[in-house]
Amino acid sequence: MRSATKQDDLTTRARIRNAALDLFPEQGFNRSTVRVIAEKAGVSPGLVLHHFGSKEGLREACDRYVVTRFRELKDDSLQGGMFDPGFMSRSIGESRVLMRYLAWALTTDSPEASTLFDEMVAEAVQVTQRSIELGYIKGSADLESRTAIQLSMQLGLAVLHEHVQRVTGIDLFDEAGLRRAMPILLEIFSGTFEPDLLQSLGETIDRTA
Amino acid sequence: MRSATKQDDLTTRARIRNAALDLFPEQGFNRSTVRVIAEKAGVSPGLVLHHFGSKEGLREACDRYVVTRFRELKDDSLQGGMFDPGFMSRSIGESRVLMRYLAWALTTDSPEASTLFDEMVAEAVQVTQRSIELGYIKGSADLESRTAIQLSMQLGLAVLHEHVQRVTGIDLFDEAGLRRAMPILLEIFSGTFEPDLLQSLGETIDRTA
DNA sequence: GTCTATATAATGATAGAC
DNA sequence: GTCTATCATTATATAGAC
Repeated sequence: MRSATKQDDLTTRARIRNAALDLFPEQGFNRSTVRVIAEKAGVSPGLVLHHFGSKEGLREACDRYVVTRFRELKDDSLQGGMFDPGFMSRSIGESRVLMRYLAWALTTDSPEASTLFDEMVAEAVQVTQRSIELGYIKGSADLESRTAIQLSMQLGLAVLHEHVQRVTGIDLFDEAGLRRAMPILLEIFSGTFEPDLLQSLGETIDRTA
Repeated sequence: MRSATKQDDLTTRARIRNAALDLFPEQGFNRSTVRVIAEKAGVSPGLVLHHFGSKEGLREACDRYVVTRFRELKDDSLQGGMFDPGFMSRSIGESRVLMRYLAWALTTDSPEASTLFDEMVAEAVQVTQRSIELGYIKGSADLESRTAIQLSMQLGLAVLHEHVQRVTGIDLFDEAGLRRAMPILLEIFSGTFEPDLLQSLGETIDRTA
């Protein structure tokens, strides 16, 4: 488990990347100008381009870094990988920056982020399959889609975390916030519909179909 | 029910706004230059600024329009408003543009969109409260948060709709796609956890807390 | 209301010294 | 590796004619 590294110990290249990792999700790509990134990293604008070739190159480096780091975290995981309950809190343990960046990258055209998304879905399907066999999770007529949608919902929650925090006070990228959210998520995925509603909704869908 | 209006019947101002409504979510704010918007609307760049003062003014006009339109759709609704099952399909009936724009706006700093989000949560809480009394929905220790999170998950799904479509083939902003998604969402919100897992997860949370 | 032409500002990127 | 100075491009916004 790598602990929070001091900025002073990092190479200049890493400091620049970390500055971008912070700024892109916070300000968006265009408002995070090379000058602003350079200032945050404590270097000159020219050096940013020197290290990454172009601003787009910097962005790709950030994408690759975050995606790679997520894969490493998955491999470190003793349990089921990205889908096991402790994964999110561990990645938050390293840094909320990682999760926030991924959430942001998923809302932009990022091939790296999209590939990671696909991997997460594929892995989640496997884990779910196994869990079904073990009698932990209910089966489905369309397990692939259900899993993909369920995972998208969780990641979507991360994408909208600012709104969630504003309304509920829960900071999903924070360990304390995640602890508050856990039982609520558990409640939701345990089912919030009573049998009566299920029947009438099922009929509505049949009528509409 | 207002049906799809022909572009030719609209005022120039409305045509410009519609062009932006399309472009902002598709290309992002910065790549949607005034020139591109003007071209799509079939007018000169100067006229865009003449009508909306600035590009930022155009963006605010779009936000206001979408948010207002959503409120109108809610008022038209005979049932529980934005949270009733038919609402989404009806708003898609008018135009997928509306939903796509809202999803995008929620990922940018939009006061209008944030306010709408808050309203949707407040309304959902009310509807859920009523549904609990009617025995349709299960109660909660923290109903506000649970409802906010559940709504965020649904909206988050809209935000990540491109990924959902890539992986499952389901286009959530399309009537046919929504019909495919409905039973899956029903399945999810009915609960996908078996009692065995619930117990062990509950213990895990207790241990972590 | 609508267009064309232009001013102005900011940004990504380059060149060259150290 | 790092900085300063500068270029070239592009975008928003304005001015004024029609």
